Amino acid sequence: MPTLTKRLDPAQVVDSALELADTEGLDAVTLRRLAQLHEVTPMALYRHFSDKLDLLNALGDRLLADIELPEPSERPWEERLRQMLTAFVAALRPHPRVAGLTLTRILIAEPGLEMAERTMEILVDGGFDPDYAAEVGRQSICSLITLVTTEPGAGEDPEPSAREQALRLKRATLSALDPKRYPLITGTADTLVCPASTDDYYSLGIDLVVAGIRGVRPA
Amino acid sequence: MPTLTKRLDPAQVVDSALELADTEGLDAVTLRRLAQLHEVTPMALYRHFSDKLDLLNALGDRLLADIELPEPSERPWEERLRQMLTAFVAALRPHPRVAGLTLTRILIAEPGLEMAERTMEILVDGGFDPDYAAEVGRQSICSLITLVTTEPGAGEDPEPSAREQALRLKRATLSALDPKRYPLITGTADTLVCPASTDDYYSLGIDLVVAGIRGVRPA
DNA sequence: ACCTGAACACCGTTCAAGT
DNA sequence: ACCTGAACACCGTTCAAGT
Repeated sequence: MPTLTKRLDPAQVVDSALELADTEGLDAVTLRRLAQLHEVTPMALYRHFSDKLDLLNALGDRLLADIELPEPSERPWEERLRQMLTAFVAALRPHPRVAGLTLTRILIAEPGLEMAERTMEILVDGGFDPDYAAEVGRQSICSLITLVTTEPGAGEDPEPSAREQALRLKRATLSALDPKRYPLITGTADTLVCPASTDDYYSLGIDLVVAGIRGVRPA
Repeated sequence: MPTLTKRLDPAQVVDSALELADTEGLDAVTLRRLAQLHEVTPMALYRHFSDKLDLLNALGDRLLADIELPEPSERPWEERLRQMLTAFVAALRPHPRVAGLTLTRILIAEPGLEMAERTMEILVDGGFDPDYAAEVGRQSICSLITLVTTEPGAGEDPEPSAREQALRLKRATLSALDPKRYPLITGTADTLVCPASTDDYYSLGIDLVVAGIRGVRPA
C-alpha cells in the first residue's frame, strides 16, 4: 500500500497503524509490525516518531483530523451544540478501538483545539461564563469519547461472525444471573449487551449530554 | 508486605498490583514485577490467574468492591440517584490510573452488578421503563468512570512536585496558543488544565449526569 | 495443588555504523 | 537526512519438571 517515493511517510505509517488497530486491536499496533508493513527496519520509525507514545498520539490526532466542523449558523445555541457534538462523534464512530487515544489529544491537536473552542463558544452563547463553559465542555467531550469507546462490541473483532458470537456469550452470561437478585439486569439483558440500534445508542448518548448541559445552565 | 502462610494469595497479588499502578502507573504492573514483589517465580502467578488480562480484570473488580452502596431510602428518586452515583465515584476516585479497568467489569463483577441493579431500580422508580433505564444507566456509569480517568493530573506521577511541574507545562502550552484563534481556550487555560477544586470537579460531573438523566426522562 | 527452571517469541529502545 | 544491523533489557507465555 505505501508508495516508496520518500521511502517512509509518517502519515502513511499512521494510516497503517489505524487500519491495524481497527481490524486487530490496539495491541497489534507494534513498531515492528508497522516497520514490516512498510518494508523497513523498526529503527527507521524513530526518524519520524520519537517514541511509541508519540506514534499513538499521532494516531489520536489522525482521528481528530476527521472531524467535519459544522458551518457557523444563527440557529439556537442548543441546536448548534448538538450539531457540533454529533459531528465529533461521527468522526470517532468508525474507530471505536482507537477513539480512546483522543482523550489526551483534544487540547493539543489542532482539530481538537478548533472543536473545543467552537464548543465553548456555543456554550458562552448559551449563557455559560467562560470558565464554566470550559469545565462543562471538557467533561461533555470526554463523555462522548467514552460513548464510542464503550460502544457495544467495540473491543471485539469486527468480523461479524466473531462479533455475534461474543455478544451471544455476554447475553447468556447476563441471562444466567439470579432473576431474584437482579430482576432488572436479567430482564434487560438484550438491551444491556447490545442496544437495538447503534444510531439510537449514539443519539441517546448525545441527548444525555445535551440535556445535562441544559440542566446545569445558569439561569 | 505479603504474609507467607499460603505462599501466594491472589488477593494480595491484586493489592500489590493496585499499589503499583497507583504509584507508577498501569504500565508498571507486570507479571514479573508482581512475582518479584511476592518473592516468587513469574510462572507461579499462572496458578492463580489464567492470564495477564485475568489479573487486570481482577484489579478492576477490586476497585468495584470498594463501592459502599447507600442504604435504601424513601427519598425522592433523584436524590437517591445522586447518592448512588456519588458513592460509585467515591470508590474510584482514589485510583484514577486504574479506574478505566472497571469499564468492562461493571456487568460482570458482583459489586458492579449490585450497583447497576440498584441504579436501574432508582431510574425505574423515576419513571423510566426498564430498557430505557438500562441504556441510560449504562451510559451514565461509563461517563462517571471517565470522569475519574480524566481527572486533571490523573495520568501523572502522584508525587506532588512532579505533578505540579506537569501541570505547569500544560498550562504554558495552552497559554502560548494564539488568543485570536482560541480566545476562550487561552482565556480559561487554568481551568482547563486543572479545575480550582477537585471536589467541585466531581460534583459538577455528577450534576451533569443527573441533569442529563432528568432531561431525557419520559414525561 | 502449587511452585520452579529453562526456553520461546515478541516487545521497545540504544548505539554505532552505513549512504 | 535517512536507514540498517546488532544488541540489550524486558515482556507474556509454553512446557516439562519438581515437591
